[in-house]
This record gives sequence, structure tokens and C-alpha cells, in this order.
Amino acid sequence: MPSPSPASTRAADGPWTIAEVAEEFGVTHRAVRHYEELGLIHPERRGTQRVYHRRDRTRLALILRGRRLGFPLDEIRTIIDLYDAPRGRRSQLEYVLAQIGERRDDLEQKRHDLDATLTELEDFESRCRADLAALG
Amino acid sequence: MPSPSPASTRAADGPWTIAEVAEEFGVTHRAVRHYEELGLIHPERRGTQRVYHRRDRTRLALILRGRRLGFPLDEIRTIIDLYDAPRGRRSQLEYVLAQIGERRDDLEQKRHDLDATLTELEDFESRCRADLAALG
DNA sequence: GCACTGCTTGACGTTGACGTAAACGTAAAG
DNA sequence: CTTTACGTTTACGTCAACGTCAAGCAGTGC
Repeated sequence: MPSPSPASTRAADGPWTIAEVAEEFGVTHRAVRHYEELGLIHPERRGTQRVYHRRDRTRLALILRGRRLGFPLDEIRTIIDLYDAPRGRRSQLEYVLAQIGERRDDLEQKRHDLDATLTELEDFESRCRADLAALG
Repeated sequence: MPSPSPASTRAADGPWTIAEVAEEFGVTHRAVRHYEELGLIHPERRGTQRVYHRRDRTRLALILRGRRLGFPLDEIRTIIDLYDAPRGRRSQLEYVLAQIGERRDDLEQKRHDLDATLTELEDFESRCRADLAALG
């Protein structure tokens, strides 16, 4: 019977070491530490060592996605911090909503650029395929 | 009668100076020259001065769009050079088509990331608006 | 006890994308 | 003919995002 062995060698759901998360996300441990230096993640400390939980992995995924979209790291920080910002008072909620608006405008600009680029590229591809077909 | 005055003070369609294109595209002349140093644009020279034509402006627009999407400049160069690459021989056409494929994969990955980010952000916005409504 | 392996903290190096300052040419305006 | 407004090259500076040592701590294996 499979007992919930707590000292399993491979941590599938438990906390992770820096090497494990770095490996899993395809970045170096140096990059992970850099994100921490800039305040994008806050892993637990057990003595001197960093311990990563599911929450840190979620943030890391958001960081890397933001990076793929070309956002600078400090902007990424403000975005993901937004999700944890206090929203108890009306003024706080209104601030968060304003920030969301700005971010959305930016993202929609990017989608505009992206769609235009893809359309042009696909047009060009069609022309190339036509040329290729014309060559016999 | 409006004659085709060639010495018009504002060039609406003629060639442009570096200051004009920089102004128009919202970048510095230093940036424009930087793009030239990296081989992304090749303005004409009239003596020592740079003269920009419609072709250069088209390229500049592509450069800035690529930059907004987070592409590095040398990658942007290979992309826009692709549009001018020779496609006479079959092998050349096949190379161009392969390059197009890579670029398209990259762009579609970005669209994936972009759509996911926008969806999450809009979900979050809805929740915030609900919270705000609940506050009276 | 000691080597080995993995993690930690500095601290300096690198690359990309420009910024900035110096020093000089040039052409129209006064 | 000098001033003013742009334009040019050359060269070093800067900032972000890490890379790359160097040197030390900490549990583990024998």
C-alpha cells in the first residue's frame, strides 16, 4: 500500500530546492536569485537555504511569461504584485483597477503589433509558396 | 495655381532628414544611427548627410514594432532582411520558407502568452469590479 | 574525521541598446 | 563673414539582465 512517504527522494509536490526549480523552468540558479534580488519572488529560508513552494513557482511562471513578452523585470514585479495588493478599501481597489487598465492597454497594443506582424508574415509565406509552385 | 514647388519647407512625401524621421517615430537620432550601425537600415548619403526615403521609414516602422514585441535588434534585422532576400532559386525559396516557419512559431508562442495574460488580467478586473460593487 | 556535493554570498564581467559629450563640417540667415 | 542650426564621427558611459568566478558553509557517506 502506498503510504504518504514524507521523505521521498523526488519531490513532486513538496517544497523544491533552487536547483530543482531552475532545472524545471529552464533557467539558471543565478537568474532565479536575480529575480529574488529584484523582489519578484520571496522564497522561504530554512536556515541559510532557500526553499521554494508552489507560490514561488507560480510567480516564476508569470515572470518568464512576462519576459517572453518583452516586459522589463521591474514592470513584471509591479504586475504580479498587483495580484497580491490590498483591496480592502475603496481607494485601494480604485488604484488597482487603474493599474489594470494601464496594463491592459499595453497588452492590447502588443496584440495589435503581434497580429499585424503575423498577418504580414503569412501573406509573405503565401507568396513564397506560390513562387515555389510556379517553379514546377 | 499650386505649382509643384520642389523647395517646400515641409516634406510630406519627399526625402527626410534624420531629425524628421526621429521626430516622427518618437526616437532619438542616436537610436536611428544605432539601427544603421547594426545594419537594419541603409539611408542614402548626399555627401556626408543621411537622406531617408520611404523605404527607410517602412523599415523603421518594422524595427520599432519588433522592439515593442521584445525582439532583439539583430533578430529584427534577419526578419526584415528576409523580405528582401533573393528568392530566384528553389533552394533560396526553401530557406526563406524555413525561416518564416521559425518566426511564425515564435510569434504564435507570444500570442499564446499574450492571450493568457490578458485573460487572467480581465478575470482579475472582473473580481475587482465585483468587490467594488459590493462596497456599495 | 574528512572528502564530496550542493547551496550561499559577494563581487566583478559581459552583452544589448542606446545616452552623452567632444570636436568638427556646412549651409542658410542676419 | 560670423552666428545659428543641424549634421557628422569617435569614444566613452550607463542600465538592465544576467554570467562567471571565488571562497565559504552544511549536511551526507564512509
